[in-house]
Parts: sequence; C-alpha cells; structure tokens
Amino acid sequence: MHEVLKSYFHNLTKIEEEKLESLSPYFKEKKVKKNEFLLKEGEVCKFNYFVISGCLRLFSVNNEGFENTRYIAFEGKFGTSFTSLITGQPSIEYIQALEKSTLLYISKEDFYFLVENEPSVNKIYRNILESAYITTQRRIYDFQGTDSLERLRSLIYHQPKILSRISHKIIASYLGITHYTLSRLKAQL
Amino acid sequence: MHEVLKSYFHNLTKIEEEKLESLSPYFKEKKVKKNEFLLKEGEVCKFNYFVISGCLRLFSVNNEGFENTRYIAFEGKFGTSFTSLITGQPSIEYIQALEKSTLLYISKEDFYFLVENEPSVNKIYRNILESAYITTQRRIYDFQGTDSLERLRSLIYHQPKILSRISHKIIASYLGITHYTLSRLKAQL
DNA sequence: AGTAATAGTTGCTCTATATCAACGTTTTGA
DNA sequence: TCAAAACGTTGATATAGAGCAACTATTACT
Repeated sequence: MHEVLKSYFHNLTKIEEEKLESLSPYFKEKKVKKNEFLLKEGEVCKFNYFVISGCLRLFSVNNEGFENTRYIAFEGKFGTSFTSLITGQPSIEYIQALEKSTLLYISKEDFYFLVENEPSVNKIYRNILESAYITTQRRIYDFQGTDSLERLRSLIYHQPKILSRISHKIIASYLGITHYTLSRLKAQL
Repeated sequence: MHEVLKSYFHNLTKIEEEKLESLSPYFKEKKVKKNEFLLKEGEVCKFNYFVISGCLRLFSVNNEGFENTRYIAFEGKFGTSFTSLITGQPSIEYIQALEKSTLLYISKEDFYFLVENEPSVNKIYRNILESAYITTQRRIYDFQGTDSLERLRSLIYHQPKILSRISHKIIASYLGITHYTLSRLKAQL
C-alpha cells in the first residue's frame, strides 16, 4: 500500500500491516494533468479519491455561470462528491485537479463494502464525515456572521497553504466574493 | 423504547425488537420549557439529544452580539453540538429549545460506546453525519452563489415546516440576513 | 523564446442589504 | 386581563461588495 495512505490509516485507527496490505488492492493509482476533470455536473460519482500529491477542487457552477468552490483536498486527504456518492444522484458539482496530481481511487461499491465490513475503514469514513462536519459548521458561521475580510483572515489562519498554492480567482470563489474584492482585501491584511 | 425513536431506528437499520429494548436504558427522557437552554457557549457538550416533540435550535453569537442559527432539529431528529461532542472542546454554540419540548438524551460516553459496539447505532450515526454533509453542502453553495431571496425560496422548498413554526427573527438568523430584510423579501415571494 | 491567454490590480459606478427610527401587532407572564 | 415586552413592518439613509473597463503582470503553449 502507498506510504501516504498507510500513514493516513495509522493516524486514525489501529491496524496491522497484514490487514493494511489486504486493503491495498482496492485502491488503484491514477495520474492526472493540471485542470483535468474527474467528475462533471450531471454525472453520477462512482469513486472516492485519495490525494497522494497535488490537489483536487470541488466546485459547482450557479445559474449565472459563476463558479463556487466548496472544498480543496490537498495531499493526504480524501476528496470526492460524497453527496452524489451517498445518494447515487447526479452530481451538482465538478471534481477537478488544480495541479498535476497522483491519486488513489476506490470504487463506490468497494468503499461502502469496506465501510460495512472493515472496522478500520468504518473508522476512517467516520473520521472523514466528522471532520467535514466540523469544518463546514465553522464555514457556515463564517458566511452568516462575518464580513469578507474576516473570512479571508479565517481562511489564512486555518489553511495557510491555500493562499500560496491556489489562484486568487479560485480563493475568491471559495470565499464567496469576486476576485476584484479579494484583490482589494489583500491590501488590508 | 419510545415509539418515535423506535421508528427512527427501523427506518435506518435492520434491528430486532429485543435489541432495541436493550438500547432503551441508554436514553433518558427530559422535558424542557420554551426558550430553555441545554448548552451554552463555553460549556463542553456532554449529551446527544433526540427530539420527541418540539424543536431545538443550534446557534452562536458573533463578536457584535448577533445571533446566527446553524440548525433546527424538529421532532424525530437528533440535535447536538457534534463539534464539541467529537472534539471535547468547549462549544462555540448554544442549544436552545424553541418550543416546549420532550427530548431523549444519551451521554457522550454511552453514545460513542454504542457507535463502536452496536452496528445499528454505528449505522445511525453514519446516517446523521451523512445527512448533515448533504444538507451543509447545499447550504454552503446557497451562501456562496445565491442572493437572499433565492436562499429564502430554497429554505421554503426544503423545509416548509420552518416558516410556519419559527419566528422570523430566527429564520433571518438562519439565512444570514437581518429581520428587516426578511420582512421585505416575504413581500416578493 | 515569443506571443497568446490567463490572472491580478485599480478607479468608477451601481445595487443589495444593513442600519436606524418610528410605529403597529402579537405574545407573555404577574 | 392587561401592561410590558417581544415581534414585525416600512420609510429613509448608509455601506460593503458587485460589475465594468482599462491596464499590467504572469503563465503556458508551439
């Protein structure tokens, strides 16, 4: 099993090397180019991706053709459209590599089979969902209660990596503001 | 076991009556008055609540003293500050009954013991987290990409109950707008 | 390496929503 | 049951951020 995924497991659950190796065949490797899409709006999501290197972005396009970024998965994180994966409905969001990336992917069927039958994977899925819960709770309060400058500060505090790696256009779409406004806010930091 | 909780289990997982009855002692009943608090900011959350009748609201107060409502749990739903429950950190949010309510509550320790050791409770927790994921994904896209009127329409579409039961002040705090604006938007519906 | 495309900046103007004030309506609790 | 408090409405005004245009800087493609 790939080292990055191995240490992900070890950080979250007690698991023996043998067991880990038995899970390995479920994950296949895929290399993608910068800007390549892994899922488009309207398609049903069939895979869960784990980022070995590079990063994935989850975003949707609203009625006015405006992109909204919901989540960015850096190396060592799972990233997929869980809403489509869980419900089996067509996705309202896109998955796109923002950099040349190396990924592992596991099919939806295999993943949920392991969630049901492998305590370690159950634990990991639980952790993914719990982490998402905590992050999005803060994100909702940020949208409700604070202005753009505070949201930008909060982003820099919680994910310092984002600003240096991701284009301002995409950061703006994550914060829910235009890139014009982001450009002006940076001057006030 | 209380009928409302029983049917909650039956809807989400296969479970025998005997097993259900063995889980029953973990849940205790509590009656609360309208506006009563079950958790305040700064306290560590120690219980998971299930609403038999009435409803609970989860909200926080920002720097300017403004209330922001994140979630409202009606009858037949679990509601608690999972962020505090999971992390063990003091809560940034309050839990308050919006109506005279009857609740079941289970301690954090018992709940996570059952999550680990009772497949049916594991399944239920997974469903709670997955549902929260799906709801908050939509909520984030709503905040990023759509104006207040559309957010109000989206709320009415997805939770028609809310408008008739909950004060406009609180609905405004859920939508991230002032009650003045909500009052004006209603005229445009 | 050189040119086209994309990303970022900044001034000007516009708009949605906040804020404040004043007032009518409903709810609540002694 | 009735007064006080909380809730809801509406006009006038203020403001954060959007939208547009024109420009510069950076990136990427053959």
